[in-house]
Amino acid sequence: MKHNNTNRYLPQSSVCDDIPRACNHQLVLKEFAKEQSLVIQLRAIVLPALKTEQSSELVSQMFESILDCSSKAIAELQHCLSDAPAVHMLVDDKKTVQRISKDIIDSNARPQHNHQSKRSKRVSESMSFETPVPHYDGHQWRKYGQKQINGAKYPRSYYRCTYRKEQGCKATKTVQQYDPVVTDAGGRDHSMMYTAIYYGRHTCNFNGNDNGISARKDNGERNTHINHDHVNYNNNQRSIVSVTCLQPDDDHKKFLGDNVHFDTKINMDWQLDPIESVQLDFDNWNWE
DNA sequence: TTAATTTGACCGGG
DNA sequence: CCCGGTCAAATTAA
Repeated sequence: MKHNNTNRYLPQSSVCDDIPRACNHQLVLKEFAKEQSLVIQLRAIVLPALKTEQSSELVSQMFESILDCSSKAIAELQHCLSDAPAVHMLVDDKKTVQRISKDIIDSNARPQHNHQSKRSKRVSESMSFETPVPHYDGHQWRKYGQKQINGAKYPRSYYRCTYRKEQGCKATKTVQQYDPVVTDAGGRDHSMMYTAIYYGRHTCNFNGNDNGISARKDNGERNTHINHDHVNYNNNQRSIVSVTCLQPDDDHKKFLGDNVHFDTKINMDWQLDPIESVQLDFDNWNWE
């Protein structure tokens, strides 16, 4: 399976302690990038929680202005540094969860089966992601198996939708850890990466669930869930706040862009680097 | 007590 | 027969 290396975390700020040195422009760029990422995440938390149209409009504009300021500063810095390689800004949360493959096999090309085989996954209805947080994808899953796979270092886990029994939702997914290639210039180990493969579209209606992850509607208009949980990443226990917008209105779309779903995970300990993710865009996925 | 996970058995396709 | 997906009893967590 192909792994896309554009999947990056913000590098930790490693300050060089040698006393006399010139301004570390790369560090400045990195810190700006980190700031932008944090602002974007903060925006994703704050805007859906605002009550009125007017206040969200105002706050949205303020966020835009803040991001615009740092973008201009970054652009100016990069202009001054002709040899500075482009810094990948995390201006787009989508970059943190990479869709790495999409298997589409024309269903007309395959032989007809009147009874669908219980033991063969429908490759035609799958999508695959790389992510450090495979369990935070906006849906609830029930593990039903684990298997050591030939030649793989880590076992593969099998999940089905929690609401399969009650609602007949057929969605399943598999999660498998892999060792990512470490290409970070700082030699930092971005371990704990997973490949998550999703099979089948969710047909469940997952309002009102409350097991493990708390979900709520903040009001009638904004169908927004705020989830709190923890994740262990590189041996650091981190608090995760996950915001999921199910039916974004125009205001949401304004700051979400075309991706109508989002899921930004922020680290509540600001001394540590944030983890971001994105709500998988199940509804807009072309399953056929 | 209920719900979720673990784990070896089981199953069927290749 | 091997492989990987699923089942379900036992175990653990809530």
